Amino acid sequence: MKNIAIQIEISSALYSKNPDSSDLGRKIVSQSIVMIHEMGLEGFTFKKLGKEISSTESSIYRYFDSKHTLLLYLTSWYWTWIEYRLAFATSNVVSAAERLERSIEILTQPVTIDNSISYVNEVLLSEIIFSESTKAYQTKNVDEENNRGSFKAYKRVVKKVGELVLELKPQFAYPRMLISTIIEGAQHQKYFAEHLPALTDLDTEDNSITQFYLQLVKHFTQ
Amino acid sequence: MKNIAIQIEISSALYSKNPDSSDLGRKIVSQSIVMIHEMGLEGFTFKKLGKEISSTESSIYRYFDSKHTLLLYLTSWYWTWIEYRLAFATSNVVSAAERLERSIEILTQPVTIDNSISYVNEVLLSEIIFSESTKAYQTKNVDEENNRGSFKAYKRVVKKVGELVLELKPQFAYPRMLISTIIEGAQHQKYFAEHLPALTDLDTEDNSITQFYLQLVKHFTQ
DNA sequence: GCAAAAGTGATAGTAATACTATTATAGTTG
DNA sequence: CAACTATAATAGTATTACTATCACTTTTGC
Repeated sequence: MKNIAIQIEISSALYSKNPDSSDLGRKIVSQSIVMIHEMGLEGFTFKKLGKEISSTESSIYRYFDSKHTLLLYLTSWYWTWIEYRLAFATSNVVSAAERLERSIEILTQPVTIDNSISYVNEVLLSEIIFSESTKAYQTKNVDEENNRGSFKAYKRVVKKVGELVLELKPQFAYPRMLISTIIEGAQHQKYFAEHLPALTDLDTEDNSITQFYLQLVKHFTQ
Repeated sequence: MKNIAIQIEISSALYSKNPDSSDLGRKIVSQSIVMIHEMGLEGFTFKKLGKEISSTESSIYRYFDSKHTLLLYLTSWYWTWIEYRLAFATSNVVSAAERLERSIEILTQPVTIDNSISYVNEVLLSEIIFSESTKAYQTKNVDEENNRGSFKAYKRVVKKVGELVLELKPQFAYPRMLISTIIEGAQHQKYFAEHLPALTDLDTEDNSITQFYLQLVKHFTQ
């Protein structure tokens, strides 16, 4: 994907004041990614962030009314961006099987090169998503947040790739279950490979995860 | 599974004082399951638990040195218990394919009937595991806790069922990745069905999840 | 049968967190 | 230039996840 100026728009349900509309807002997003990546979501606080960007807790709260909302914003940003990458990677590809294959590759690999010209470091963001994103929806207020539309971007991605599966297997009963299993699975396997290798089958960081899920999807679509 | 007196033994790394050794200890375990199920791990505190069992925070801390250790204890209990169930469900079954099938069923379904004569309500515990267990290992101190042996029971389950896969497909490269994908996948899909149905393909609570993962495992072993 | 030890309860205290509230000030806009 | 907006500075609150101390009771070991 080249450096194309993409405008990622995030639903206003996910912020109090649009962080994309000011310098401080962009700094908050940008530096929070760096810090969450570094210290994990638990270790990260608005106080520490304020210090790092020479601002204050109270100023940050004007953009996001909680740490959790910020995480929802970041995940939403990620999935919206993935949507663009999927569209880009599959455009002009005639074979449905190949479009699906390319999509699975995108969904199962963390980003390694930051092509972005924006204030969002996509490499770090993708690593955050891989290791922290279940915390975005495994929470007391899922239902409320779901009603507010917080998970729309993720849902769109699952829906779209699920439709690709249906192109190949129109009668298949579980297209979205298949895709969300693959997405969540790839994220877990990567985490396991790093921390609990007995739960997976890789020592090193090769692309076995992607291979495995490509194989999986082929079993269901052939 | 009948009411067979099974003695579940948990590694002493997971408690300060063995909760199975006293009335208070058993009450802590028993009531914490009820309360975590009811209010979620976040809402649950030792203070509230103390009140409920007419004891105190400080007494509970003598058994578990943190809320997180208690969760590790409960997950370990669960997987040790699943180990017994797997052994029981597959004993005297000649066909490896059938043993695998029965194992997948056990791994993908929350328990619905509490046959236990002990102080652990297995229905509630299994629901806790399904909705909160990623929190047991997605934490800052995974590596440290892993070294202490906190995840051994889970690892044993993945290993054993992975070996069943290898019986059917000796050359298969990813047996443990397959099994942990199925376990984590089933837990997520159940959560999605309840809270984020757009990410899955079920409206009601049928056994589609198990069907899907049985199908998946067959694709890989046939 | 009694002293020592172990288990439990009661109470207090602490540092950190996730906020909320208030006010002052600087910069921008109509 | 007055009004408004954005930000910073500071203080304060309720809750959490513990730790520490001490008194009381029960168990046990001889």
